[in-house]
Amino acid sequence: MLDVRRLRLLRELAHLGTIAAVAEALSFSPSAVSQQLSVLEKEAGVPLLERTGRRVTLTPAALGLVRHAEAVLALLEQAGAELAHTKRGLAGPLRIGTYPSAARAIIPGALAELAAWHPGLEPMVTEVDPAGVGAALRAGELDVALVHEYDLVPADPEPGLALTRPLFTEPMYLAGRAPGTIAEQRAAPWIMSPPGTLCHTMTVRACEAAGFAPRVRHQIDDFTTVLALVAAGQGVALVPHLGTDRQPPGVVLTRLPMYRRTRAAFRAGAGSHPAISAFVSALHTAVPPGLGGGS
Amino acid sequence: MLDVRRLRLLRELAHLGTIAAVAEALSFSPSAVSQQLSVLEKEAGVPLLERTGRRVTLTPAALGLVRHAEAVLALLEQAGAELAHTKRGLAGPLRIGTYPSAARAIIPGALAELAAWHPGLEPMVTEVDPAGVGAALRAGELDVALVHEYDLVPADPEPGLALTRPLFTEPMYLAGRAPGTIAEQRAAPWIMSPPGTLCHTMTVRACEAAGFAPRVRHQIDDFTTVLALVAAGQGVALVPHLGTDRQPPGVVLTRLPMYRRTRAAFRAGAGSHPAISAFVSALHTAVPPGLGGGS
DNA sequence: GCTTCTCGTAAGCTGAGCCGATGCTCGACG
DNA sequence: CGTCGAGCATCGGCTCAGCTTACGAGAAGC
Repeated sequence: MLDVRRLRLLRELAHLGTIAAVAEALSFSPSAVSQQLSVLEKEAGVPLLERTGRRVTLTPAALGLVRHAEAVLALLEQAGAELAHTKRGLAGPLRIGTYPSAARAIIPGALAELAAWHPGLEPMVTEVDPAGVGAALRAGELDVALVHEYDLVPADPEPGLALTRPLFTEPMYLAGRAPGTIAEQRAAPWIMSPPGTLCHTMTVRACEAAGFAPRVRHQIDDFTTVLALVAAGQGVALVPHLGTDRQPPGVVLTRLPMYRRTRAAFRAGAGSHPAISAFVSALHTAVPPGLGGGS
Repeated sequence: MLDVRRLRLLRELAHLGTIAAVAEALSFSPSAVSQQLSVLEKEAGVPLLERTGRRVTLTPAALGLVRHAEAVLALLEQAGAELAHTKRGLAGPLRIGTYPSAARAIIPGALAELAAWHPGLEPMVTEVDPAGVGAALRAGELDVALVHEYDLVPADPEPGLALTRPLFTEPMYLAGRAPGTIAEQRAAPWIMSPPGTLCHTMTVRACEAAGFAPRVRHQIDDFTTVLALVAAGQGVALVPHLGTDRQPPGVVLTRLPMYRRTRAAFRAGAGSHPAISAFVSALHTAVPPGLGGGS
């Protein structure tokens, strides 16, 4: 019988690509991961890893095993969720991940609602980098997280995770000192998030769709700061609706036919966990008016 | 995350009913099983076992958990089977369980066929009591087993196991010193298998269906011996076709409208294991003519 | 060239988990 | 009603699976 603990390591390896990263994610030493994968390989009787350069890659047999591992882990998650249903009162910690603007706009109201429904629940919110949300959920560091996707940045479905339908949909705005379209800002300096973030990619793609490559001047993640820079004449930027709540004088917002959608993500199989479904319900009630569920 | 090792103990407990039996089946001490189940109960956070009299019974929550455990274990079995597909040559032991008459009539031909197809395979045949086949398969002591069922003895589907369609179907005969029907043997002494066996139950039910309770004289499991006793005038008996290959003089067989069906059983999820499906194919080719697959 | 990053192996240690012994409770039986 | 056996839980002690730390080998980058 294959050991699920070891299958989990293999699954993480498939996602993270390196043994060191798996060890980091699951709080082990790299050596421990390497040893356990060796044992798994032995009890599988088939080569699973092969060294290519200074990394390892998974053989086709290993990839097949990962597929099964996903299913097994989702099933175990579901069993845990069903177990939680039989407990009387919902209690214990619920670790929530979120991106900054939702943390300010949505989370407080949702937590208040949640506390009214389930006083025993102890929600713990952490601001997390959207890129690391998947790994944090799979590693068990988070139970549920708010994630977003842009029209122009297709969110590749991560195996092992599940998403709700969009909780709300925000329009995007072009922020400048005068009304205008993206195409008209070909020559303007741009303010956008640091490279590697979803927002950065989204802004670059939007400019490319308008036929030019943006000239980047400032790289700032916080939309309040971004709008202050716009007001100071430092450039133009694309901001989602939730980033516009503190709009400084002098900034003009032009609504664009682009949208950002926010969903809740959790480990596959955990969607039926009462704490998570309660939190999702609380989010629904806390969505500000005007940002309907969206498609 | 729930531990699959412990879930397996809970599953066995659901089937076997007592911690001592689980320990026996999995080669542990009862104390180890008790300890592991306690840990499982703690990490589930919900009562799973309650003592009733001097045994334990499973709570509804535990039964739900068992259902999930079945699914997880089947999935793991399937993963192992798929892994075996990627190996080049089929090799290693294949532990086969069988009831006695099939062992004599079917198994030798099937093994010869199997050896021709896969020389690396090492089949190991064990005669096992049909009542214990399920436990032996689940405990991993057997990989595949031949089991049979009678018309009058419905085989309740055991969770965690899977059955093939019937490999062959034998007619049943009334063995006596003259032709006759069951109803005509109301007053005759009967020879049947020891109580607790399927054959015993089958004979009793057949007599009850004919309107009487059989007077039991001898309790013998081996059909060759049974027929010898019939020839010696010691009574009448019901025997399946495979039990009639060595028919002593003086015995008259009357064919009855009753049948015994033989199937292969294995752990759920293992049906796609190449060694098991090869063995089932070999069985099909080794079925004696005249005993078509049947329904 | 050297540095850095990664994986694998060896050696040693710690704790999870096993066994055996003991005690308790419940049911069967005379 | 007393005795006995079956079954489960708990305690103490031990063993080994599996972790960490330390080290070495090979590949990429400067």
